[in-house]
Parts: sequence; structure tokens; C-alpha cells
Amino acid sequence: MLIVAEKYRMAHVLAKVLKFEKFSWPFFYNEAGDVIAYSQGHLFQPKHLKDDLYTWSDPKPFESLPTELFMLPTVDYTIRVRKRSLSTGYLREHVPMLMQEHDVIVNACDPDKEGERIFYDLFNSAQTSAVVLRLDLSKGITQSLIHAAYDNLFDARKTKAKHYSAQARLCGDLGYALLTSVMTFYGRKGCLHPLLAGYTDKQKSVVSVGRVLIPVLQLIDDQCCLVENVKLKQVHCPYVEGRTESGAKVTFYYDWQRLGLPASALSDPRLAQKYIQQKSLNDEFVIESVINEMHVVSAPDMYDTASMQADMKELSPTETLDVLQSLYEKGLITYPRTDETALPDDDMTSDKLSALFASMDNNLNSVSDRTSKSSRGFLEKHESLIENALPDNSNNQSNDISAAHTALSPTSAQANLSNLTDTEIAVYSKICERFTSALEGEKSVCITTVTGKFTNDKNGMLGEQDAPFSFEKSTYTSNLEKSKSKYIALNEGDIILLDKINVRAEALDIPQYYAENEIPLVMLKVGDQVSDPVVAKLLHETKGLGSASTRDKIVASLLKRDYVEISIIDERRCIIITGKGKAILSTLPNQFKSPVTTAIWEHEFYKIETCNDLELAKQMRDGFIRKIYTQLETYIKFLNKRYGRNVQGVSSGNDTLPSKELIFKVKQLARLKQLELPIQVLNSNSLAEKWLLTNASVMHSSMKEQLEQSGLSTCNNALRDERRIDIRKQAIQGKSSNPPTQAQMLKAIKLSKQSGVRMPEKAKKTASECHVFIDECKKKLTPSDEQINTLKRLAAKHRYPVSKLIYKSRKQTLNLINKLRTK
DNA sequence: GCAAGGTC
Repeated sequence: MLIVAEKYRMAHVLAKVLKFEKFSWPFFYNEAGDVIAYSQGHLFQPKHLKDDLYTWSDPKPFESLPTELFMLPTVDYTIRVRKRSLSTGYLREHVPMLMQEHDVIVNACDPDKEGERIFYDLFNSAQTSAVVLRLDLSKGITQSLIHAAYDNLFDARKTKAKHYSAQARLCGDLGYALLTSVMTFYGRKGCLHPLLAGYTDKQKSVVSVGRVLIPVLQLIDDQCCLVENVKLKQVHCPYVEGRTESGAKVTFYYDWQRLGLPASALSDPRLAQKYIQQKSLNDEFVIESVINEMHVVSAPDMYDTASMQADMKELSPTETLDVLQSLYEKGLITYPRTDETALPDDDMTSDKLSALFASMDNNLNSVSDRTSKSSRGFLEKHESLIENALPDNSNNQSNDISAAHTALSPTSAQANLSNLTDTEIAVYSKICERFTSALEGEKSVCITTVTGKFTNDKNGMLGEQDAPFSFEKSTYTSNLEKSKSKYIALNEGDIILLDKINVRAEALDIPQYYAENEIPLVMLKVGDQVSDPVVAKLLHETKGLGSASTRDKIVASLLKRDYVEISIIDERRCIIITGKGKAILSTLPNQFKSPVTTAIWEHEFYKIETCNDLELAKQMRDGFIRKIYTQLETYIKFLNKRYGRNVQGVSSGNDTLPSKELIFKVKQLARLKQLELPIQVLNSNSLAEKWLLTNASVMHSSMKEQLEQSGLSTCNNALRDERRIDIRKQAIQGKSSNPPTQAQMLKAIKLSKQSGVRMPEKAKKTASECHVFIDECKKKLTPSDEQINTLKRLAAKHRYPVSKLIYKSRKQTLNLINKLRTK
């Protein structure tokens, strides 16, 4: 028997548990001569073998996309296994050789689409008719789970259709790569949009059309538009602070929302100020009502990968995934790449849950010196929890997730965690805590609303007769009566002794830019943003865009192409679309920008995966690829027809008229620089944009220096893009905490040496502080006003001609002063 | 020499 794992680490774990004690380079063996071998991720990739036909210099041949694709070896690289080098080429050659030698082969690759692909790419290259069995480790890789899976090996044909759906996905996406070639060609020629034209950087100048990438960019654009269209961000309202008769401090806020006052009316602080001027601390303020209401808060779902990434605010999605992978390999948590938020029912037994809780207690207590007591507080709930958590069979949705992954959850492995990093412990305990809360079920919460008002108030802020102030407090409880008495003793008619009447700015609940760590979750939940309920349902079922393992890479790709930028606002790493990002969206038809495309694909994949007839599944795969390629060919033919004849950059066809703002900008620039304005420019959107770019002023170096304090790149490419300039101005205005750019740091270090001023730590942390420091150094290096005057006086006295350049250097100014003084 | 997404 031959067992094939996805990579060495997994093979090593399997060997240990299944007692394959002999290691003969580079695989594991047992007494009976069975072998555990492994792959190293994907060792094959699809290719069309027509590199001379599909080139970057001619888009014409792309009108017929390849009809035949081949799985070819990936580029070899070496990994370290037991302190020795091992080439992926060796694995690609020897694992199939082992497959030929064995009658029974066990597929122990990861339990997902890609795992099936990794296995069958090797298996297909072996060309053997051996029996294949599946080892399913989706529930985790503890000793007992491995034994259980090993005892329950099943016919691998049950999951093989996933291999066909993986291939369909792979080849479909390859088609998008080919379209990207065509788009890049026309983009560089200037046919698509000025911001996409030309290429100084081979990577940045690629006009990407990814099935996942572009819809995500569209989502980011939508959010940016929402954020940037908000005019009113805060209102100004009165509040009062005071004490109850028993001495408890309370604060009441003017309840403008209950009164239905429009936020726009409260944007000016003078209104609130005028109101409080009429009030005095001696005025009578009386409690009007105390209302307790019970609400039910449903339990949170268990973590999927994306929610975990969103919750780890101090880590990037990639860092979070790395930590999860490490915890998985240590056996502490289930498979880390998952979109599921529940456990299969057969794991929800009191025995299994008891074991889980016992491990959690043990594991977290083993590092009690490194976690806070409150962070372990949830452990106390365990005893009462199990009964509550057991599945309610009356509500059986027959969700067959036993074959799929489970939610991110702890395993019953008991371990001493002291070797874990602090981040690993933090992530592990967060998973345990969420797991517990999810099992806890819904909670009751008592919301107490206390309303009070000035007895003599007749006009309110805007003439309203009733002018209530209020505050809210929520308490988790299951007993309404108990919580009533527990809460601050306040009753209707009580008088509050006022200490303070003032105005405060109240932030309105307005949309925010997406933070970097939220993007995976936005991709997963993309169905929420689709209005068509059928499509929304499909997108929810197919788990949105991308996969749990790849969502973190999308932002990286968008950044690589300069389609988005990250700017830190209020300590959030905000993702903001650039002008270039908007440009690519403006050139593409909806089909490429909509998440619906992925939903349709996933729907087809589901049909392939659930097809019991493998021959039929294979045919469906081929049909799918052909269908996608035909769609892409249609678009490529359209591009060639529209731009093919004239690739010099002047587009013809259905160009739109420029907007009023654009015409204004063009005219303004023409006046400013006294340029002649060709009439065509005012009649074509693309010509107007292009004219604006080619004639735009070179940015003044002092302006460039100003923008440097934003901490964002000030390369010429960035400053060509008006939105990117805006992003920089916003960052400076909003006192962003962006770190200094590399260029800025180098400058600071150089000036620090020249001026002899030590760079403070804070200057290394943020661009704005770094900018302050650079200014300080520069001042040290230039003469003071007093020194300049002294030199001028001396020079006049001695009739000594002074070059203006001297005044730029403090050193030279001082030298000259000394020289003239000794004269 | 640059391409997509998914892995590692």
C-alpha cells in the first residue's frame, strides 16, 4: 500500500501515528513494506504549448483560444526535508514510480478540490490501474482522528469528481490570463485609458482581468464611492452630566434621533451652544421614564477562515492564515482553510464535546502565565454548556457538511502550549472562546433606557416641545426582575443634580473604507451586496469569491498593479481605489466586474462534483471550459475590431462626451499654460483625459515634498493619478499614521548624519513625524535669519560679493562670517 | 518578459 500526502509535514505526522517507523530517504516505510510518500503542493500546471502563437505583441491569434491544454511540470525548486535538500522534480518523478509499484494507493492529500488535483495529477502521470482509496482528514489531524480516518478509508472515486471541477476552474482561469495579454497590449498602446497607457514597469503596466481580482476591485470601488459621498460625518448635541440622589454619576444625551430631527440640521455646533446657553446647572432635571426591555442576542457562528482574518485586527490576512496553518500542523485546530461555520452533527456528542473542553482547559491553563485571567473566563462556562449545545434534531436541515470541512475549531489534542508564540496563543484562545460562545446558544439581554428632561424646557433645540435626554445600558441576564433591581436605582420623578451642561460632537454611523483584514470576509459574503435574491442565495451557497486559501492574495495583486492603495486611517489599514483602478473598471464590460460570473462557475462546479458518473463529470468539465473560452473569444474579437486597425492610441467607436468637470479642467489648464485646445478634445472623453495627462504640469518639487509626509509613494506614476494625489492629501489632513516610505527614511538618515541630530523613535514610525524631523534637520543645515543678516551686514561692510547659494548652507554661511570678521 | 487562481 502507498499513502500519498500533500506535503512532507503531513506525511511525517501520518508516519508517526500509523507507525511507519522506517525512514528511507525521502519516504516513510513500515514493517509490511507499505510506504508513505508526499507531494509538494502542485507539481503540474496547465499550458497551451503555443508560446509562439499567443504572444504579448499580437492580439489577433487570441481570437481562437487553445483547444488543447496539457498538464506540464511546474518549475522545479528545492525544499528542506530533514536537513537535506529535496527537489520537487524528484517527487514528480518518484511518487508516480511508487504508484506503479503498488496495487493499493491511498490519497491522503488535503480534503479539498486542490488536494484532489495534487493527487490525480501525480496519479495520471503514473498511468496505473491501481485501486485508489481516500483518507479524509478534514476533521483535524490528532492521533485519534487519523486512526478513525484510516479505519474508514473509502473508495476514492467518491471524491474524484472534485479533480475534474478543479481542472475546469484551472483552465477557465487560464483563459482570463490569456485575455489579460490582449488587454495589456491595447492598454499599453493607449487605446483603453490614459492611466493604463505606456509601460515603464512590466508588472505595474499589466492590465489584469481576473475572474476574482476585478469583481473585488469593483466591490472596493463601490465602498469608496459610498464613503466619499458622505458629506456629514458628525452632529453637535447637548449633553448633561449629573448625580442621582444616591450619588451615582450619570450622563444624558440629547435624544435627537427619537425626536426625528434631521442630522443635517444639527451639523452646526452653534445650535446646540445656543440651547445650552439658556440652561443653568440650577435648572430642574427630572427622570421621565425608566424602561427595561428584554432582547435576544443570537449566538455567534464558529469561525471560518475569513471571519478569523477579519477579527485579527493586528495581523494581516496572510499573517493570520500562517498562524492558523502552524496551529493545524501542531494538531491543535481543524483544517485552517474553511468557509464552514459549524461542526457536523456527528461531532456534537457529549463525549466528544467533553473531550474538547477538557483539552481546551488543559491547553490554555498550560500557558496561564501568558494569557490574562479574563481572556480565559469563558472556560468556566464549559460545565453547564454541553447539554445546551447538543443538536436539536427537530430542526434538521440535512446540511451534508460531513464531507466538507468543518468550522475552525479546537481539536481534542492535549498539549503544553508554552512553545507557541504569543500570536499563536492569542489565535488559539480566540478560536476556543468563539467555539464556546457558539455552543452557548442565544443570550438574553436587558436594555434599560433612562429618559430625563429639564422641567422648564418648552422649546428644545429646534422648537420641539418635548426635549428628552436619554442613555442606554445593556445587561446580559435571563431574569428581567433581577436585572431591574440590579441596575442603578433610578425611578420616574427622581431629580438629577447637574454638574455639567455641554455640547459634544457625536460621530454619525457612516460607511468606512474596507480595512485590509476585512477583504476576505467581504469576498466570502459578497452575496450580501447583490440585490437579486436568486443570485445572492447562489453566492452564499458557493461561498462568495475566491477560496479560503487565496483571498488574502487578492489585495496583494491589486496593490502590485497599483489598482488600490493602503492608507492608515484611524489605525485601520484602509483599502482605497486609485484612478488607475477606476480606469480598468471603466473599460471592462459588466460580465468581468460582477461576482455573478463566479457564482455561475461555482454552480457548474457543484454539478461536476456531485456527478456520480465520472465519465459524465469529465464531459461536463470539457463543456464548461469550451463555453468560457467562447465567451472570452467573443470579447477578444470585439477588442480587435474596435482597436485593432488603429493601435496608435486614437480610439474610435462609441466614445462618450467628456463630463462638465473634465471640460472645465481641460479649459482651465489650457488657459493657465496658454495652450491651443484642439476641438476634438472637447468632444471625446478619452481624448480629453489624455490631453489633460500629457499637458499636466510637472509637479513642483516642493509640492512633492509636501506629499511625502503622507507616507505614500511619491513616484511620478503615483502623482500622475489625481486620485492618488487626493489620497495623499487626505492622509496628511487626517493625520494618518502611515509609516515613512523607504525613500523618506533614507533621506532622514542622511540628513540626521549631516546635521548631527539623532532621529527620535517616533520619526521612524510615522511619515508625518519623519517629515517633522526632516524639517528640523534642514533648519539646522540652513542659516538662521540672524546669521543671514550678520553675513549681509559684514558683506556690505567689506563690499564682498556673496553668492545666493551660500545662504542655503549654514556651514558655508558661518565660515564666511568668520572669514569676513577676521578681515 | 510580463498573464489567472490556487498552493507551499
